Amino acid sequence: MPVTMKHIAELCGVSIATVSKIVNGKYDDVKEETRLRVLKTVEEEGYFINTLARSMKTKNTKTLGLIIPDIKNAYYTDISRGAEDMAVRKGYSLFLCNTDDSINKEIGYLVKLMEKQVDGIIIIASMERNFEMEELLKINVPFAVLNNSTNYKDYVVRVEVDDYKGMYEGVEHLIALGHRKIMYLQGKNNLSFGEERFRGYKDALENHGIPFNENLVATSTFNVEGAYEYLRENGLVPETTAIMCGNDLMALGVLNWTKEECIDVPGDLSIIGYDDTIFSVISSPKITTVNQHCRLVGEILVKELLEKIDAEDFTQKNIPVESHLVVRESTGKPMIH
Amino acid sequence: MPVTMKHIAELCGVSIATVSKIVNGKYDDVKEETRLRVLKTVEEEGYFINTLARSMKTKNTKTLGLIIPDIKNAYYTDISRGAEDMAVRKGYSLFLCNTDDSINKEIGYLVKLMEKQVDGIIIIASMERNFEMEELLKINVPFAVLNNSTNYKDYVVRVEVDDYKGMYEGVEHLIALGHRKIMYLQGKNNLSFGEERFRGYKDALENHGIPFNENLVATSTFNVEGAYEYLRENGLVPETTAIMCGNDLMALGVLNWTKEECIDVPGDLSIIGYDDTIFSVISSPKITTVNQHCRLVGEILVKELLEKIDAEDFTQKNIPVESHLVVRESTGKPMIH
DNA sequence: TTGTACGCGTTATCAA
DNA sequence: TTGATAACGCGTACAA
Repeated sequence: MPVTMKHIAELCGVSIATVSKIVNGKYDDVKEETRLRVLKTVEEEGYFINTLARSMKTKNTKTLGLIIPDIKNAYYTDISRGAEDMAVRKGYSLFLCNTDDSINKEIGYLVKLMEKQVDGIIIIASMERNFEMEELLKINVPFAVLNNSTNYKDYVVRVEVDDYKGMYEGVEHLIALGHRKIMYLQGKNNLSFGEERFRGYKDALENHGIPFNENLVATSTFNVEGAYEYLRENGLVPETTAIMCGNDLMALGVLNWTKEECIDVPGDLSIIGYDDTIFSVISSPKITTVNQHCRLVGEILVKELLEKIDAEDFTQKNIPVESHLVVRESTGKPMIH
Repeated sequence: MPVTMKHIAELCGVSIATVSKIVNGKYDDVKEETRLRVLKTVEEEGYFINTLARSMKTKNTKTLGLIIPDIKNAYYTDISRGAEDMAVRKGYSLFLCNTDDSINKEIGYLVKLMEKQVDGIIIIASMERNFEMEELLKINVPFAVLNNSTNYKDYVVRVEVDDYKGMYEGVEHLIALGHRKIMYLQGKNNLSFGEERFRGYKDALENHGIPFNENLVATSTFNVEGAYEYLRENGLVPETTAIMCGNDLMALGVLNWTKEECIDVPGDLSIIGYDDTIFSVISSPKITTVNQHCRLVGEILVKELLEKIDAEDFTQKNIPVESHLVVRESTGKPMIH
């Protein structure tokens, strides 16, 4: 026989209602003696409340879903950690969902989470999109999103990492050091932050009187090999003295390439990464990078989502989060040979 | 009004029972026409099954809990990814729980998971232990553990990463290259794998006629700074030509120190890491390391746990997983100056 | 101060 | 081929 409230009630010779009150801390009208007796049996029998049954009544599950492309990606690892932290702190549990940037998996998870009656969802949309499928699916719980404004328009919370500013500051830093030919090696991506960064790059240049040169913009995948292979195959545009990368891994790829080519960093080439992950600090030289406060972003996503849920306020809220440049060793004045 | 089976049933003019059969694919005895009609309204109304209610009846939730120290640690990131992958593949969802190696948090999660009626739990025990508390808590669902045999004796599945062999192979590799004075810089740890690795280190030496020297064993924390600081403060025992590290981050810390000290790797010093994380391959030189197949471990933990659950077979099963050495650039023959 | 009784949404059994 | 109904374990008015 399972250990239920009924079971406890029978053992103690009280009613289920009394047990319920006690285990839920609503014992203002329960005699101290019976309370202790019940608590003792609860302990002895190893009773755990059944939140499924509770949720049937209360209509909430104290559970959230977190949908990300891949926990292995350091950027999402950070967000997840922040999200999970905030969730427990607020008494919630978190379902982990890795989409691998597949829209099918994403939708599969969405359905599953709704079937599980989660109280809310945090979605970092996958890169692959399919508007028809999105149209079809109606998410019936509040959800929070990150940046990618084009998808999931019915969010209640959107955290906007300032990609424009992050990029702008990085390029400005390089210009201040004296760089003029600054390459932008971006990651392959069809989400809105790509455009924002591109704008930041362009504006920073133009606001400092440097004409934009499209030959200096290149694209590879968001990893070490991608950046490395790109440079191996294409090299640098002559006289380039600095590179802004799409993330820290790409910066590492560039760094590996410079080592093979005996290019001094930052003497011959300055490199800036993006994300301020552990990679930027364990490399040699340490990489100047843009910190996006991922962990904080995860915390904010959950915190704000829960506030919306609690308040039953489903109007939309946009929350900006500043990025900032962390200057380390991979950037310096260009040395003209 | 919520979209429930009852709601659908009323719209279609059929009974709840019929709807239930249809949405659960048990329509062998349902007329095709009514089936299509019901399915259509399900679609139109955006009905999702309520798994809470279902679980009340079926006594399972198709949900697992994953308890790890910290998802930020690359080792656990890998395990988590593998675990989540296998979980979805088998139709299960996963709760993510970070303990930060705190026994209190661990127990808090355990309670929460049981309250959520998970079908099983995967526990990577935190380093901090408290046997009294463990005694008190009776986990009422099957669970799987990793190595640390001293805790949670009632597991149904235990995956045993072969720490002994991993270490043994690493040291043997160094000996084969000609090293005699091999330092072991271990990570601070009170779990059993520490002992196993230590045994592997010792045995490898002694089986090759090299006497064990306790001065060559040191301890720091499991990160870059720990290893770096240790060497900065204590330096190497004279004539040491190789170091086995507790993990890749520590190996990186050693590498950083050698750069400052102008010690050539692997010419003056060979370094071996542990875990075969991305760090070992992005450094320069790339680090020889022991691969523990973490992702696979995560998959196995879930797969085997689910098999036990399905079979309602709660006898214990121990599953060995081999480690193997990955030779890269940080190890070579010692050069005697 | 304690207990009764209903409902939450589903599954499963058995009858119609 | 379909439907009525009793669980599942809990929360909450309301009654005692």
